[in-house]
Amino acid sequence: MNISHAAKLSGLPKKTIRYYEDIGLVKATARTQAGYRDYDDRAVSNLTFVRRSRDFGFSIEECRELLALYSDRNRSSSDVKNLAQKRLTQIEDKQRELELLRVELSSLVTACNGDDRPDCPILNHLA
Amino acid sequence: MNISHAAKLSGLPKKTIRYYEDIGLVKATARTQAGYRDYDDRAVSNLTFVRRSRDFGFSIEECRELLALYSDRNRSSSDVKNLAQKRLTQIEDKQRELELLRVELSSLVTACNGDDRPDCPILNHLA
DNA sequence: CTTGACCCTCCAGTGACTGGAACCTTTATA
DNA sequence: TATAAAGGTTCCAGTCACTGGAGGGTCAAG
Repeated sequence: MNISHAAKLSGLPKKTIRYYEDIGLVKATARTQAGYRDYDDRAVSNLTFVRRSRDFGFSIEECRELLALYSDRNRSSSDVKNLAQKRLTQIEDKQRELELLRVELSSLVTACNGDDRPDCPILNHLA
Repeated sequence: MNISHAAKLSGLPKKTIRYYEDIGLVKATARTQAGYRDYDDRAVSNLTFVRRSRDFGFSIEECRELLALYSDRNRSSSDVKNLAQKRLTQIEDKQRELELLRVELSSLVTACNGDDRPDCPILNHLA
């Protein structure tokens, strides 16, 4: 299976797949005689795993750890749960931060007339 | 006023202030005989304005536009409002995205035993 | 046999800083 | 007055996670 096919199946851009190989996040595939990368189902499933993990917002380093756990038959689920819990806490922190921003910005937007005159509570607030 | 003082007053790191000058976001200050940057109140207030705008999540390019409007006596408040509304929409989009993620991840975290056995719904979901 | 669609590597750029080296100036102290 | 600490300067490199493009090789169809 060539890289385009693997890209389609995993949902990752070709460039990204090569990049992940470069940085050693996924291990290098076999090559055809012409030097083309050749993917099997296992490789594709690892790529898909990484894509999903990235979609959840795990960093590349965290994906590395998750992949290691994924392929470790003697893992403890607590290690996975810890990583996930850490990410969940990050998400919640970000949500709180965004909500504060949203409330403040939305009240400024509401207060601004948005006409052709220069008076502007938004600028006043930033100044 | 030297850069350390300006940094303290504006709430920006010194490095960042130099960087903003480098990219032309704020204009270069006067220099002392020794070549040290020399800030006045006006310069500090522009730096503070940029910091606040960045805190709201406006990009550097948006800060550039906001600064231009800030110092334009003939501005229309509608231009400012448009920028702020755009940013507000971004924030709301991000909030929705994070909420989807949170719900999914939190249900996975709850479902995972987090013990020393390998069974893990989180990994199953990523696979 | 040529065309177009693949594939490859390698280098550079993104955004918004941040760290560090190498060097100069000012200020406080012995 | 000598010196050391604490400031300032520039410039280059690194961060994160890709992404774009140049320049070149390979392969299947018409």
